[in-house]
Amino acid sequence: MSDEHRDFFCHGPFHDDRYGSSTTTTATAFSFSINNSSIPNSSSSSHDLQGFHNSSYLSFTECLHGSTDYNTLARAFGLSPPSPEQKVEMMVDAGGGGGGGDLVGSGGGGSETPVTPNSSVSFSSTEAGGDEDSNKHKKDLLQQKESDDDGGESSRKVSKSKKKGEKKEKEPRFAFMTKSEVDHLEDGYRWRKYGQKAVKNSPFPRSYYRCTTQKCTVKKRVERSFEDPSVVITTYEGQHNHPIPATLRGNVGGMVLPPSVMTTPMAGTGFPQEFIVQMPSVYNYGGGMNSFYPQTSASTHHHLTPPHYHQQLQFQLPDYGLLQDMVPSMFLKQEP
DNA sequence: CGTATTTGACCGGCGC
DNA sequence: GCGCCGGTCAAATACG
Repeated sequence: MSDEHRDFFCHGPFHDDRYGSSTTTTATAFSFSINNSSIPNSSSSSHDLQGFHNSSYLSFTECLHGSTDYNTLARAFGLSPPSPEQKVEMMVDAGGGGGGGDLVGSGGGGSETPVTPNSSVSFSSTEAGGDEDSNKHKKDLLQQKESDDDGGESSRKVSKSKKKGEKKEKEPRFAFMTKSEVDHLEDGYRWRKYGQKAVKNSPFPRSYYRCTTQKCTVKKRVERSFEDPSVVITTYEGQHNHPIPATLRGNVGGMVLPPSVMTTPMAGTGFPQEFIVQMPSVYNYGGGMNSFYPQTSASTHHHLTPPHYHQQLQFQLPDYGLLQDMVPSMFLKQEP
């Protein structure tokens, strides 16, 4: 547990007209929890959040992109104060070893998505670190077709053996939840589906996509929350090392990308949508594999967090000291 | 015909 | 050691 397990989840307002009204996301909740401790929305000292007062804009793309920037993102949040009207739930997983690194909440048991009736988006990220994921990712890296151990049975065998000692660093992951009828949301990049698996405890399958751009190893998983079928959980893994496909530039699926997206130096997982981060409220992220949910019915019943509902961010940062340090201000844009 | 998706098999890690 | 599980591969198939 010493491991830092930080999942970054946040809900923000997104809107994707591409699908007509099928996909709309609105910011709803924001919670930040590290490790498994979180704090319910109590109303007391929000010392940590003191700085949060102004709403800030955050380009989704930028967020996503931030390769490892989810850290940054976090800081951004720490620095800027979301408004009580909306909540963003976020979890940052720095690759802490222990916990279930997967985003999980998704299907998990008590994952209740604090989404607004309209829609919401939340994201979380995982930093490469050595968490449980690392082993799996290792596989990725190592994945090569070696037919050495084929046994002659078939060349089709997937041999992923490579160097064992070598541990693959985990790719940063960034996940977010979107209320949408469409599973695979357009984000400006081209993806090729390479697999689909049934998700335990969930009637909905999880789809695996890979960026079609050569040399780009970014992958993403898309699954629907079984708790709330209207919510789609997308997890990006890795960072794009190329810009958004030209054909889509400036106009992804009929949507005009914000300048921030277009000019972002880092080509990240790029997501055209922009969302506004406002009031951060703390939700309880049970640390467990499937536990991250707003801990209050309030969130379920109210789309907006009441003002008095001021929350305090309370978390334990094993490694990273303050949340503020995690998100660079570059992610923030002051609202006009 | 080229490209994208589907889908069952396979691999490696992990827990028991 | 075995079985479960998440993730990936790749042949087959669908699609434009």
